[in-house]
Amino acid sequence: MRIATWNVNGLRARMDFVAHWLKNRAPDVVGLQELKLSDEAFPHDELEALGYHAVVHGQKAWNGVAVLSREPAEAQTRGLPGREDDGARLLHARVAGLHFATVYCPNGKTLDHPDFQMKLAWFEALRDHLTGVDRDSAFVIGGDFNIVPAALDCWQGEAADGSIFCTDEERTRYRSLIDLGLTDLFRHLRPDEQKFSWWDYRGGSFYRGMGLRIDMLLGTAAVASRVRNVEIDREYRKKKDGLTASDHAPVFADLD
DNA sequence: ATGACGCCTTCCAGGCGA
Repeated sequence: MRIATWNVNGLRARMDFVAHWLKNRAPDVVGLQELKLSDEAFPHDELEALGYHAVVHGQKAWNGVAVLSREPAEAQTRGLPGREDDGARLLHARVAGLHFATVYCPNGKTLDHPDFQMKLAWFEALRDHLTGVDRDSAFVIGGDFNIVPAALDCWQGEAADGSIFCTDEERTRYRSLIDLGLTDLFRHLRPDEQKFSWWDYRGGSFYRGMGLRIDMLLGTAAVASRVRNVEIDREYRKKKDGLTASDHAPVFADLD
């Protein structure tokens, strides 16, 4: 079974590109982020034609998350309890024998912006929410965490320590999720590899190798033990048939 | 070379992303 996460940066603008990827990679379960559309505008028909069901937690213009799946999914929770005003950023579903959550964590903007404190508080609420997850279950949370877990995950390495995405405050909160009993599936299989999942559209960042790894699939031990391969699908950060890519690459994992 | 921002919105310049 292939599971995936992808920040698509606007599903309306990205639909043809997403269709290209679904046809070529044939994932079974996909968490999407940054749909930037309301529930009413979600392209259910186009996705059905491609063989995918969807559960959606949308929002007009901003945020928005969804779970696509070959088998119908059952939505469990829409939104992060107590943090609904911070945007449509979390959706938890049951699908294909998994508990599967898709998450778009706040960006924080800059260290002195009010959104940075919101980001920290939001992560604490996420940790509290995930405390309720059965650690013995097959649970996956995938998404755009907007935190660089370690220096290896940033093109600047340790030189970026202390800057946004790389502060101790953010990394401590990311680690508190891991400490709930979750494994970063990419890092689990590739302990020393530097691979990025996001590159700025501007300034030729992609071809210059100036990226970050901020999109992760985290799983409980019951999932980690089944992982046979994980890829950050860099090929889909490039234009395809003249179609523009998201600034994030898809990340997928193959489970036994 | 893989390319030099691209998405959204009471319609178009401005805000935002990471």
